[in-house]
Amino acid sequence: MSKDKIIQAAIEVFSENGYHRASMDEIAARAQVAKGTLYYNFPGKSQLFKTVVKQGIEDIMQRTEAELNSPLPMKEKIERVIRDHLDLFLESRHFSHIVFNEISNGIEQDVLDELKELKRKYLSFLASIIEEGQCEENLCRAVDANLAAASIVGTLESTCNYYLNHQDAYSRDDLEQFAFTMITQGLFISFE
Amino acid sequence: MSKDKIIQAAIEVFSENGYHRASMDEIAARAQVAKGTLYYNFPGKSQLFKTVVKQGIEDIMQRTEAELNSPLPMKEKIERVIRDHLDLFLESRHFSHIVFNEISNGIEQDVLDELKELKRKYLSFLASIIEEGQCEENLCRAVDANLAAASIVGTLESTCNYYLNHQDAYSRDDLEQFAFTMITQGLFISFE
Amino acid sequence: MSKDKIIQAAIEVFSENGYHRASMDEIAARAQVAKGTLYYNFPGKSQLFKTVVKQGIEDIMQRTEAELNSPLPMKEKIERVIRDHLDLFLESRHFSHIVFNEISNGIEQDVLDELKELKRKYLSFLASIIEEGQCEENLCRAVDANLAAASIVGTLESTCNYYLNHQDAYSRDDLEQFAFTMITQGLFISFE
Amino acid sequence: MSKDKIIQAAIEVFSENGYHRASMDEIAARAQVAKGTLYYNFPGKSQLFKTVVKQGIEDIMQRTEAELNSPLPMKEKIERVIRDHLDLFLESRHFSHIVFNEISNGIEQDVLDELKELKRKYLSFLASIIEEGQCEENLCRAVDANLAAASIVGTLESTCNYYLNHQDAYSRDDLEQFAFTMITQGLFISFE
DNA sequence: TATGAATGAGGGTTCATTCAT
DNA sequence: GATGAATGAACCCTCATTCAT
Repeated sequence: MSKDKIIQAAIEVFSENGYHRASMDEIAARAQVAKGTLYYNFPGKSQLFKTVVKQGIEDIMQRTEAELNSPLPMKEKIERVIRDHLDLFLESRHFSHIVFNEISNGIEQDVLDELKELKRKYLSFLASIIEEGQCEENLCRAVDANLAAASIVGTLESTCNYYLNHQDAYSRDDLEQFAFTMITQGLFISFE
Repeated sequence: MSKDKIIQAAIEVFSENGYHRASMDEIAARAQVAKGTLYYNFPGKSQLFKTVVKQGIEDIMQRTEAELNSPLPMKEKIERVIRDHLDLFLESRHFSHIVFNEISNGIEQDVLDELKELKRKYLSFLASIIEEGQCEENLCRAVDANLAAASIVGTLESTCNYYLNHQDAYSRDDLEQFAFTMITQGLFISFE
Repeated sequence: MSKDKIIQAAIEVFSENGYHRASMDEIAARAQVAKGTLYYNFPGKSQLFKTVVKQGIEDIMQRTEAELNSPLPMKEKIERVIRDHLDLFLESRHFSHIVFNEISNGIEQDVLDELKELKRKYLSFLASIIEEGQCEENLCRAVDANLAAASIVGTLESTCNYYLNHQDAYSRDDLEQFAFTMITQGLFISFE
Repeated sequence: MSKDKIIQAAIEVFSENGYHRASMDEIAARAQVAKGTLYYNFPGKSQLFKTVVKQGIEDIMQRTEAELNSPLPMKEKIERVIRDHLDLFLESRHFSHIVFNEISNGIEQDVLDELKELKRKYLSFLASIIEEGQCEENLCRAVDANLAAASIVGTLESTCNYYLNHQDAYSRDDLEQFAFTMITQGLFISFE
């Protein structure tokens, strides 16, 4: 079906180029459909973008949720969340970018609002995991869970980015261990 | 002088829109000069962008360096580095974004290389502070200092971003304390 | 169809203005299509130019070739070649100019190379007629046929040009006779 | 003096690029004067162009005239005229182009008229030499002398052009001999 | 359901020219 | 006499969108 081909192509093209630099022409070409077909299936570029982002966020949420339903100790759960995100970020270099950072000037306000809402929902989802760790097991520090979620995503994104530019210096495993340490224990050795 | 007006305008426009969405027309209008004046002073858009980024990075490096020359305990130094970065990031909403995350497709390769070099130099600068904390005072954990620098910047950027979208829920001071805690102690209460 | 309209308009505009002075805007206006349509049909200005030149050269080659297939004495054939070229040059004032003399600085090298190749092919075609006259009938002097071809084209072009600026002083027939005499017998009455 | 430096630079730049493609910036740079100085010395681009063309034409006329005052047989005089022109055309590749063929759309009408007048004067000068050969020595055929002049210039220009693109195949001497033969005797061996 | 030719607003860039110094 | 910063019109080109088929 055309719609699916288009979405797949759109994920690729948006991920590689970012919103503004991605062109409907290239999406159509990559999806092997005519340009008109894009507009037959989606009202416009920004709506297509929204669909892509939505799908991406739902994917990672589902992926992560599946892991969390298994009866694991909290510490391990968070390890997995980090691993899942590294997978996603490394796999589709710019996707996290788009989702979390795309400068949005030039997208219609209503689409923009929906995107913000999606992002909010996603951070809430992460925050709820953290809250679980705060309540249930007294594992996590009593910081604001939403800020913590944002901070984790930021850390993961920027370290992935650094890693991708210096793949000779680190292994994927180094990255994962570093991220886990940094996120859970912070920079300081002790702190009274 | 035109050149300064242009740089100021460029900082604004690039910060608000990102590279690709920023237009030379708007920069000229904001700087209250004719479009041709941009090209009299800079060879083109990408070079103007480079100048802006360079200046931004040099600014924050200088600002931070000044603080670090004072004889403060390491812990306080890092507190100040965080505060300086929050200042910068909050002040110019998307500047950090541009510097650290701008999707670069479509910028000439040579300019791109210079930008990467600038970024690398900046992260090295931050890393050197961390290394100092590792060696001199045995304060910092023995993680890779460059990755740690990247991770700090990522944390600050994404929490700032979150804060700017939820200013009703937090004070600037909340943000600062959160960032310091998260960066230095991490998410977990204890970890033996 | 748009493509044909564009080519016709391009012939006119390039002929009247030369490559650098011709503007895509004017071609679009003359073709009564939107500017974007030019770029839908051709990759850019230089490619459009190439198409125009190619078509022009192929036209004159075909036109001439048709004449030469008829079983005429060589002398008459050359008369016809001259007449055909005068037709072309007088009809589309600057076309020959463009083809044979366009200063090419600023056209992409690959297009330029194709144009040179076209020109070379055309001169070879003329040269082959001359060679026929040298061999078969011992009519033509044993000069280098390619130079001779170039020289004929130059003579025709510059006399046409002169004629067009002094139409009151000569008839088309005067021009034709003059060209034939000059090309075939030269300036001197006798030469021992 | 600035004026002279400018004219020399202008000759170079116009010769290399043609009128429309030549830029005042480059002329100024080549003359090592500021851009404003061009406008201090000349009213504008087209006037500067006119000056250059004028000087070029006067140069070649003087150069040729000097040769013709010596008491040579007519045949030799014409040989020299050809040689002088080849020198000029080969030396300054596009100068003849500019003078004899520059498509002039976009130059102010009054300058254009002056240029045409210059060209006319020059062709008359050549024509007068031919006329001398017709009358005095009964050497030249009784063709229209102005057309003959135009035709000679056209031949020389286009053969020079061909030669410059195929320098491996011919020597300068080949070119000179060819031009002399073609111009004076034409293509045909005999013609009764 | 799908197409692709056509559009036109807007983007980056060039350059002859002006003018205060 | 000479400068060079500043201008703005005009250039080539891109691309999201429309619409007849």
